[in-house]
Amino acid sequence: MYLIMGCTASGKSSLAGELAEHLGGEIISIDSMKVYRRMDIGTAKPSLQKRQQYTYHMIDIVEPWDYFGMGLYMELVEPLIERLRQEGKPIIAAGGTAMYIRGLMEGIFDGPPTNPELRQRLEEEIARNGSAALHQRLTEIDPAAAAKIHSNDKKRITRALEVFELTGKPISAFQEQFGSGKLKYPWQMFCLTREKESASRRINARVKKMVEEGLFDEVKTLLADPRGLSKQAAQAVGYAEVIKHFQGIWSAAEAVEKIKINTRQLAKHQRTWFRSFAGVNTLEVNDDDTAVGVAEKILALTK
RNA sequence: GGGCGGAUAGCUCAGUUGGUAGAGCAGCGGAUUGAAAAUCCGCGUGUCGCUGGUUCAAGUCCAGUUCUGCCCA
Repeated sequence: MYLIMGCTASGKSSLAGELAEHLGGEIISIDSMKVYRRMDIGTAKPSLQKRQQYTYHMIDIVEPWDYFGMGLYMELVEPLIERLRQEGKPIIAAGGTAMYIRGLMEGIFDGPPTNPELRQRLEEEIARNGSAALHQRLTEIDPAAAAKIHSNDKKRITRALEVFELTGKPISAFQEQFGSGKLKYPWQMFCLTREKESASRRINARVKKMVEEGLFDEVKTLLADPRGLSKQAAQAVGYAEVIKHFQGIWSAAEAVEKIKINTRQLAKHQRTWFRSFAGVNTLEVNDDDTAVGVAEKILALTK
């Protein structure tokens, strides 16, 4: 079982393909945006050719207007992993959504899923009274969680209160997985890293290529459906900016520039996540390295 | 050639009656348990175009100079 992580545009996908080739395994995508059907160019999904060549899981599983989140991901991926293990299939899990990676490493707590009505009520309360007021309430019911969550952090305050209202138990009583150091599966874990300049160059090149391949048209087509995009899908880098362009907020050039900036910021956040993971082998990759070469290195290391 | 304005952080710009400078964005670092490509926290990175002058003290006032924008020839 291989777990491959890396920043956006670091070369994970080609590497996953090579590993699948050598091992005769199947690929599990770890990506919160590749799950949406027809969001292909902007999420850098594997090409049609690659998808005929190898078996990919966790891609194209919901409609762009659907809700998707970590809970659903875990619900779907765990039985899948069990099945592949039983079949004796090598697994290559690869992607860049760090929280999902962490979920694959250590699991998530067995708690209540998102409750849209409750969440909306809490959001309205935050809009009315400010997040500090709800943070104060959290301090009363769950001081441990409140100490860890900043009083401006709306999303985490909302989730913590949501869990308490649905279960009567504080969220901090559930959260034991992250940082436990106990791996759910016997992963061989690798993180691809590149020099920052090289990484930025690759990001700029990728964004340019996405635009040339028709990112704007892809978004236009998605928006043409009255069901549109869900909140989560509409936040994807590359989509959010183009949507703003079509709303008349940014020129096309401005939108493209913002995509580059936001992609670099995404990569930065990913780096911060990956640095915090224990037990992951770092693989320095430079511009001359090929996917085949990196795959061979990994196979040699895990013989 | 003449007139007026501008020149301060990587970018766009503030800067009071003179007291060695600060916002936004970018950047850097961090947190992260069912929205996570989300959300949030921390950090100012400077030859104030250049040269002189006035002054205890100049980004600020004065002279010159360079570049730049607009207007008039």
